[in-house]
Amino acid sequence: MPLKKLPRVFYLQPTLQVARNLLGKFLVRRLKGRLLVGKIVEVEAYRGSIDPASHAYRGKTKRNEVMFREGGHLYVYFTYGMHFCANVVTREQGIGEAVLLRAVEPVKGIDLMARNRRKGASSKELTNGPAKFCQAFGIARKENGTDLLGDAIFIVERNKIPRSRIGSSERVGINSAKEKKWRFFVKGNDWVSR
DNA sequence: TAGTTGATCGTCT
DNA sequence: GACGATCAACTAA
Repeated sequence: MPLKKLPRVFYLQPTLQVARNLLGKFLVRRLKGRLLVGKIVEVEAYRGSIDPASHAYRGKTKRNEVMFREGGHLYVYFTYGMHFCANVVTREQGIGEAVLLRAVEPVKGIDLMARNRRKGASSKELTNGPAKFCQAFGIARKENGTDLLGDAIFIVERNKIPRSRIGSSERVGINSAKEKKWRFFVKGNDWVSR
């Protein structure tokens, strides 16, 4: 299996393109000397200044500072008092856009994911939601700001998912900007949420 | 199976 | 002081 890290320029593309192109890629997490690998099957795009639903809509704050970094960083935020969600920052420095990773299909290190989630290894509940997958991959506040070109967390090249197999819909849990169909997922994949 | 609710806290107003 | 880019457990039917 080739393990070619996505180059910086991948993340500098327009956000909607990065979102679609991330589908099918492998997310790799080095944890406790082990390797966790998941295939990205569901994402949502958040586009800073033109997107009322985005954390970055009202400009840069202490919380969303990472979203304004150069593409290829990881923005992890805490919500609802108990959950973490991970975003891939896109575009060049100074632009607050990102792609939320919503679901992955476990590929490697499934036993460790199951232990992190305290679920059976065959459970679909392992990684089929943004907070679930973060827990499975051991991603929390410490991982906020991680450079995806480093060794702790990165994404490797895979064949592109054909456009015909990509579905799109409204984003989940959003009230404003509902008309924007910026959620993308692999059609028919069991690990896609909802 | 659909609908409701509790947990729980950082961030912004 | 209010409110989430949520989830899971619970209820009713």
